[in-house]
Amino acid sequence: MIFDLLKEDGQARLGVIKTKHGQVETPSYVVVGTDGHIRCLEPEDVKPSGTQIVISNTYHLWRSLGEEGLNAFPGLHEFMEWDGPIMTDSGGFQVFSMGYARELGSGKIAKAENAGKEMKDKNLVRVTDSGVYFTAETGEEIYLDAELSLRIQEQLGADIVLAFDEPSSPLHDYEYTKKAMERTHAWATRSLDAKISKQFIYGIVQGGAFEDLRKESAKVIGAMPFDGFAIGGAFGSSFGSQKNDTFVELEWVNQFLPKNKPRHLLGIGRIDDIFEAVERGVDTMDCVIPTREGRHGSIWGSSGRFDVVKGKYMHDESPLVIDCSCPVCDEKNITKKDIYQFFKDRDPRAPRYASIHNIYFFNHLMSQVRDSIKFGEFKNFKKSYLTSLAEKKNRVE
RNA sequence: GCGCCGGUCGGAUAGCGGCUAUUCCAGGAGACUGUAAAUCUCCCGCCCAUUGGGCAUCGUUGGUUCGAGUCCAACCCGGCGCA
Repeated sequence: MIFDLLKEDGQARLGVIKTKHGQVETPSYVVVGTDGHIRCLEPEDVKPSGTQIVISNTYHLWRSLGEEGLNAFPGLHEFMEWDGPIMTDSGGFQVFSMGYARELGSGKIAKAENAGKEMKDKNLVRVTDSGVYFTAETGEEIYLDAELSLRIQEQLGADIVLAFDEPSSPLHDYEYTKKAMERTHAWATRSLDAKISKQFIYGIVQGGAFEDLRKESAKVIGAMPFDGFAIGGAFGSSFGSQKNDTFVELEWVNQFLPKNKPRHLLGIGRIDDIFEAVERGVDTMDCVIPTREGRHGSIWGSSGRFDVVKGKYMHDESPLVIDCSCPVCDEKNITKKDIYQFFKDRDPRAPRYASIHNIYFFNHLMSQVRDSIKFGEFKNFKKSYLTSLAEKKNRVE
């Protein structure tokens, strides 16, 4: 079995995912390394950042390596110089991010201001029942489907692979969301049939913000012989529902997923999200927030985030976050002033250090979450952490 | 003293007769959730305002012109050269 469930605290779960490349203590944050590396980090930065597991992307590696590159590919572990657990996304998210997300200018989490928004950019994706046509940078149309995604993922050699899926947008109506879900279900079966490796494979639950669809999807996917399950967006809908509904959706879904298998929440991961997801039985979650926002100059801490590139930090000689034990704050003694200057100088240490700090922060938060579950204190820990977060925020403003 | 350059929003720049004075940096406010993002959006002379409007402004003062940052003159600064 891939998963040991060690303890439950309410719905929150403490566990271990066991792979050929080591164990992942859960709940855990999965760090995103799309192109086979975590952006702006050196291989030696990964372990000190507290990372247990990384997720890379089939679509991006497929495009950058090409057929020949894939045939000669040494495997992600060697490629990344990372011998810990790795998972690969199937390319399903690009069906959304290069498709309706671009066209509608909307993320996967519904926001009121996006309701009724006009077309913003070109949709580069054409979805059919059999698979998906992407318009690549070169202008050529390229085809990806469940079987090819799986074959590529086998060549990439991650420990955990994902079935190819079609995430729908919060702006989609019931009919389209149902259609996308049904395709996802069909592609899940095809993915299982196509797999010949011994990699673990997760099926993906869709269904948007619609309760019956989410439940149906969880039942259908949950009954398939996957090693674990992932929950994909859209979260919320354009019809007045908001981010909080993300978590209702998790409740609808998780009750139908097998208890003895891991559950991954795809692409969600701010502080409050972590608590809400873990509370509802999520074991792992990945998110670009620590790396992307780090690169963009935002630093995360237990009082939320701040933009270290603002002029007020120009002469600030305090650490990024007080009492932080990350390699940047604690070992290198990097101050706000230093990072500010690195960003202004376009010194590569700026995004690198900011990313390391942020990754460490989220990984460390997860370890605190695990400790709280271990002692049956999850709810108290959640409450005190979020209360203190809100207070610190207010004090700053 | 003579000659030659040059003075444009915090800094650097573009503009060389035509109406909204450009761009970059710095500064300010936001955004970012399975990465087509080390990116993107807005503001950055002053005053009101809800869209929008009013008033300034290219060293100074005059002049030429329907119209001047742009042309002319004088002056003031700065640099270089010659005395």
